[in-house]
Amino acid sequence: MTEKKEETSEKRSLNFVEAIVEEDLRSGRDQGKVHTRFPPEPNGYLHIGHAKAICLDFGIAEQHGGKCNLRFDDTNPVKEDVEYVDSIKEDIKWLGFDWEEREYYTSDYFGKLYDFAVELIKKGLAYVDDQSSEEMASQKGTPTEPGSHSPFRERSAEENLDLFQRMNTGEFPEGSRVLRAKIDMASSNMHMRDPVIYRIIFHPHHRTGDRWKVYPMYDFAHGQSDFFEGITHSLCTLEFEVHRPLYDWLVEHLKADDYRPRQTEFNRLNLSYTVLSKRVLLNLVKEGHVNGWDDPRMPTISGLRRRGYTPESIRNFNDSIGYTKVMATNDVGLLEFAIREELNKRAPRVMGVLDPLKLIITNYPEGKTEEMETINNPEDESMGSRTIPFSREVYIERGDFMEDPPRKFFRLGPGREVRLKSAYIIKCEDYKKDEQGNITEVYCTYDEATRSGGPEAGRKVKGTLHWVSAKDAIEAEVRLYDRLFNDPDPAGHKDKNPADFLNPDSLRVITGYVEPSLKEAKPLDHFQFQRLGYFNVDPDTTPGKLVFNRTVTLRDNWAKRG
RNA sequence: UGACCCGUGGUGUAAUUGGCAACACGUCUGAUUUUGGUUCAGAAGAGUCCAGGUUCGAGCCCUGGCGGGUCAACCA
Repeated sequence: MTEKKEETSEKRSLNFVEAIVEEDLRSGRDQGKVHTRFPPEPNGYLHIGHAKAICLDFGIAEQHGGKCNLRFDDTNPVKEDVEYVDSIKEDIKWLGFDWEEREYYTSDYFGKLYDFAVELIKKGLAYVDDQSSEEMASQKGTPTEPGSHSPFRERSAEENLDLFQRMNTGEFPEGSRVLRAKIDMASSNMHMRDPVIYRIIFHPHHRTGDRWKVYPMYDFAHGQSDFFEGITHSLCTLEFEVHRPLYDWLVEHLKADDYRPRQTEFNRLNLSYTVLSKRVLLNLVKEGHVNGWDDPRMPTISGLRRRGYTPESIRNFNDSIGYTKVMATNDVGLLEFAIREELNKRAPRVMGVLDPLKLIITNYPEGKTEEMETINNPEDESMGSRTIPFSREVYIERGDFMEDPPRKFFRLGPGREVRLKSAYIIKCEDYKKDEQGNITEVYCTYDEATRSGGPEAGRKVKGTLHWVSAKDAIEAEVRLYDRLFNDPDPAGHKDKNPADFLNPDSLRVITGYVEPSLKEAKPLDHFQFQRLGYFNVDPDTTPGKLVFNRTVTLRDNWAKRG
């Protein structure tokens, strides 16, 4: 009975890509094989949008006993660099995916691709065009009007062959000639109007150096590379939909058996208050709006990692948003939910005070220190407990005391009682202000019987405060992040630079006091500073200097009820 | 005024071969809590872009509209 219930509850609906793959499996397509690939161009760092593609490409293969290749789509030497190759590999591994030994480069296929181009020329399906890009553009027509033929369209195969070979020896300057596929200048699909498939570039390639002077275009290289690798399902984003006829046309002319890779498009990730464009992200880095690709405010994988996001949370986020063909914008709150959900389970609770106010317990003996036991994580008993020092003078959060508290304020105020977490119930007897009227010190008395675990520990008070012992606390640099942009769609404004919408308060650096146990914290360890949010230790941390990043705040109903 | 793709609560996704629209986030109640967190209980919120048609029955099929996206780089 219960078994049946579990079965049905575990049954989750397939996204449309999974449905296609499973249908292919049922129908025996590709001998029951599933082989995908993740094909980044090494021209920038991976971001959360790439993570969505990675989860699909590798995930689909994993689910169906297939494989997923990593392929660097390096057909444009001008924009690419090994720096990016390394970071991409690191990020994919960190996300928890493994391409095993299948690390490929489109540049590995330059020879085969060249041979295929020659074959097309021989078949009369490609020709060398001597016109400028402007001239070719003017002949291209518009989406509603057909284009016209290039004067070079009917060159003989021999002449084309000769010219193409000489293009690759460096005999002709960049931009002087291209190789085009001869398809249909009147096609309603602009991509079929004799697309350029090879161009001359002298810039050395990061892997092949100056061996080639002629480089294939994306459209020419991609489907063929899929074909060479035996890819069954070539998954890409929606904007490539109109490229598919060209993809199919080229693959068709490679003809081998009845095997054809098939391109399927899914929706790219859009996130509110976030920009996911390598070009814009590169500008943010170059113009110094952020401190590099791994700045914790960046939506890059490396930025999210440094911010305290975990691979698990990113994968869960991807599962929750799904894959469709709908142009969608996901609420960035969903990503925040994913990390809160995970860190709630895993992050130890520790005490920290970011905006300290000194609280003196007047009836507590001077010079005395007690070790108070406190549980590391109420969500997980197995994480055990630790002790934290308590003494006469502690710091509390400045916001936890109000001289004239409103009705629903549960924390400290004149004459009020409140519990110091894991310690005693205290009562506010007095407080001191400076000339400007700022509270400088709060004086309380404590009730020894209310010690945590003590005889009157069960007494109810309105609120619980977090604290650190003033003489024992250690200082830490704390970096508080807010959204980088203050517009829900920073890239969606015509004629405006996304940088115009930068949030000036996206980073606030303060010095806080944290409990002494944190001296042992290691980079990327995460903690919940109770009531202040989830934090992780930044790699900038060195033996003498503790640095925390706030990954995300806690859900805060108090602020909303205000 | 072309081709292709898309149109389900505020947001993102579901809905076996057509069978009285489900889930998550968010929002709002209430309970518990030595975190205003967590957890638990509950509520509101769409009748599926519009109009026809087929059918006993349409979010799913057909026709026609409307709306949005992509495409005219020697970028990917």
